[in-house]
Amino acid sequence: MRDTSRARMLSPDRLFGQVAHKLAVSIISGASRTGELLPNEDDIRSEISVSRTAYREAVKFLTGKGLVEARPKSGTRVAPRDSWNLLDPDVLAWHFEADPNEKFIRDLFELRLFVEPSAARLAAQRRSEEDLAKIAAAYRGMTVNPPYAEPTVQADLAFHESIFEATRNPPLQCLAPAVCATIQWSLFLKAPDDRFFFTASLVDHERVLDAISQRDGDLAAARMSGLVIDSLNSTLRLLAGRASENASSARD
Amino acid sequence: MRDTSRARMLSPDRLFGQVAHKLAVSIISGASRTGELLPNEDDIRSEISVSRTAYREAVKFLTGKGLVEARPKSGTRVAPRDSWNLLDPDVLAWHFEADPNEKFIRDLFELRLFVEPSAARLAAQRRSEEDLAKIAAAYRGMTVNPPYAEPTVQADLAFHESIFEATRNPPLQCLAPAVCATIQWSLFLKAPDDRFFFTASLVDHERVLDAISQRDGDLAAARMSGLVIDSLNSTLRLLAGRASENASSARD
DNA sequence: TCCCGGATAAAGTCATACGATAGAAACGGG
DNA sequence: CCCGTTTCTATCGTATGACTTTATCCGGGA
Repeated sequence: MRDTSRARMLSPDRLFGQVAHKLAVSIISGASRTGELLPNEDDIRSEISVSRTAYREAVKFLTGKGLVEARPKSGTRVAPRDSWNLLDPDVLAWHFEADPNEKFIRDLFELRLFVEPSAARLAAQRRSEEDLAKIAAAYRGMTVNPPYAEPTVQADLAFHESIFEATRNPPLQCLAPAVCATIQWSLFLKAPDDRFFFTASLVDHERVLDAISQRDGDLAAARMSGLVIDSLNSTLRLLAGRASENASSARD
Repeated sequence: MRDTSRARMLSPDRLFGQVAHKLAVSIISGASRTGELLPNEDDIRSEISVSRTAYREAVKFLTGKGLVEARPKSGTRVAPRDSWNLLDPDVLAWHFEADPNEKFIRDLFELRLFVEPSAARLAAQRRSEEDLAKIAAAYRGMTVNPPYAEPTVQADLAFHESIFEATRNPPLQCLAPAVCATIQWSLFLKAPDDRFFFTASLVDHERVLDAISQRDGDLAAARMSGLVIDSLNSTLRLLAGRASENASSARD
């Protein structure tokens, strides 16, 4: 799993970025428990042979996202989970790289269910012609490419992102990465040959597009709600399948 | 305006934190436009007489929040606004320190209106006894202290935050800082002697508490919705008053 | 027993140096 | 005069060593 968020994430080519990534995955995956993280700066330095500068910049980067707390003398610790910025695009990406946690996916879907219908309503009310064109283009991108192919996924994400853009509400738009991450994760789970769900999903999307095109806010909200619920159900089914698979393979 | 978020923000005692704060306010207030930010590292260094280390760590901190982009050799630029993490607690705090922007407040209220009723519904369904006790204690804190006094404000924030906690949905909880910031801002605007709104707000809160206590999700959502709308209307009235004040004072 | 102060360890800050490269300016050919 | 190429400089990235600040811990004294 990679490149979960479409937003430009931290540059992987910078050294501090690599260090931050490594630390973040270790933290989020639970390999580093809430408590002492880095035995001390020097140990890390030697372990991954990186200068103190780069290491410290990585720590500052993670501090900004609430993942770690560095206090003099006591050490740099993994922050308690409830101070993490779970909606930060990077943190989301790291989550999906480190921790395919079902509860987390459920929670994100719940959030989607609260937010996306409202976003669709606003989009229907406020969209410009350019907004609509963008959404329509994204929908078209979903139809002309093969199911579950990369361009299709990108088009799907663009569809939802464009709707957030059309709300003209910047704080609300900040939730788009979370929605996109959820979608990408659920698409990643799906069997690539699950054409039934795909066509159903396509219809859902078309109906939303149609409502937004008509500037019918309530309709857009209702249809978006249906879309999310369908996606949730389908994803839960897949998760259940996975769980039973794991159970049976564990039983062997 | 200070200490907008109740979450422990970046330590102001660290030097890099001061630098980050200074830069952030300058960026968010619009003093630094989207484009070249720091004429170069050395100029800043001399202007505020701080070492390059501290300065760079501040930049990394802000990079993590999407405020700036430091590209390899061309310079460190202010990122376009739509890549800012507007829901980050620090970014919110900086906003309210730098930019009393009416549109932004409206947008945040809109977000509240979408999210808080749903959160209240979940809280009603999932709350433990401890959750309820916490919410009830916060409500009590609002009643026993004088209107608009600091303890009352803190109790108000605690009320809403406890509801988010009771949802048991960590990603959703990440929106609590945004809600708290909005509340704090609207309380800050209010005339301290506006007792009419205060008692009305108190009743709104009590009704929400009651619904959560009864574990009635729909009721809790509806009542929270009413609470937010009341608060919004009251705040808009204040903003309108301010605007006309400004207009009249500008006319003089 | 409790309080206070020094030892200590870890992060914080500073100064300096070198490397790499994007972007601009200078240059030369057409 | 225009445009491609080369050079050059500004700027960020990284590394290193020294020194400062701060909080914890521990031991001594009241």
